[in-house]
Amino acid sequence: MANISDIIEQFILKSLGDDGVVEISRNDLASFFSCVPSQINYVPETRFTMDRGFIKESRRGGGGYIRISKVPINEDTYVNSLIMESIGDELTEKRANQILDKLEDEQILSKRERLIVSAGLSDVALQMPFSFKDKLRANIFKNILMYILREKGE
Amino acid sequence: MANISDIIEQFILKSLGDDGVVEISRNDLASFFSCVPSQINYVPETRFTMDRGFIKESRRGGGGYIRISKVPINEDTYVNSLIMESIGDELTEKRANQILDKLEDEQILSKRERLIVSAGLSDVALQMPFSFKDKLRANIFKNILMYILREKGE
DNA sequence: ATAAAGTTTGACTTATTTTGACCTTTGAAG
DNA sequence: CTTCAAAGGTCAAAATAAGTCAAACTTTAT
Repeated sequence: MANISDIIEQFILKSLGDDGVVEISRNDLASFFSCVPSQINYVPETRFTMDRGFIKESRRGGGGYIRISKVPINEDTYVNSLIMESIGDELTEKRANQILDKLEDEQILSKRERLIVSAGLSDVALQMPFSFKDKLRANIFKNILMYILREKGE
Repeated sequence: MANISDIIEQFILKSLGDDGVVEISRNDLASFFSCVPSQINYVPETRFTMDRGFIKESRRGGGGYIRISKVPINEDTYVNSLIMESIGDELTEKRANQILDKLEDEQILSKRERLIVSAGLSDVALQMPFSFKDKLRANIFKNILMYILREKGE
């Protein structure tokens, strides 16, 4: 413990606002902690991951930033367990649709929202080398669920 | 939001009249925001694009102006043209979001639906070899739009 | 003791905005 | 007509800011 990465992690955690969002400047943080800028990337990469309930967004150029948001993981245990465990690294189209059934059932997604997600995750949409499909589908699905979770918190 | 361009963008958006048209003077705006005149060109160029449903007209010389108007659209025709022409075979994340801006603005997608699509099309979701990303994104997006069109017809 | 895992560093890349020098169009005055 | 000032347009360089990736280093487990 007590390596720079952990310290930066703590710093970012403390900087999260009430809404669970923080915007940092890579260069500023780097000079504040006297480290190279790419160290700042390393921290979100390893600690503020999707599996831990974080969303990362960023922008380059003038006025650039790195934004990290924590999705409220306590609230919705079903969606949460989907992201954290059930979906895992791979997901077939069939299983995706089973999960979507349940999400619609539980009124977490409207009929139309479910249709949209289903269209986006379908084999037809994911035209690409076969073995990647299920991995990709899992990743896309989890990302969508993360954003839905974040939305709920607002 | 710490760059001038975003601020100018907001300013122009607020200046749009009920008819969706605004006429600005490049030099006046530039001096108002204490920036060089060509900065004023940059904003419409990058933000009031056709993908977001704006058209630009201008006139030089005495009494010159830059006019920005929001184009009224027909929903089905617009979505159709997205699928058939505008999106094409490749789509960057940035352009996808511009199109989504428009779809939300026109209430073709709700805020939440837009969020879902955006999450599904993001670079983060589409974790894969770089050159495929834009192709895949175009494909997924078009597939989603087709389902939306079809659902409307029912 | 050593292999694996995690961290630090820096060279190089890409994206976006800002600035300025130079160009073109337009309308009004002579 | 010709001229000229008032607008706006263009384009590329500079500035700003983040991303990538692999090599070097450190820590942790076996």
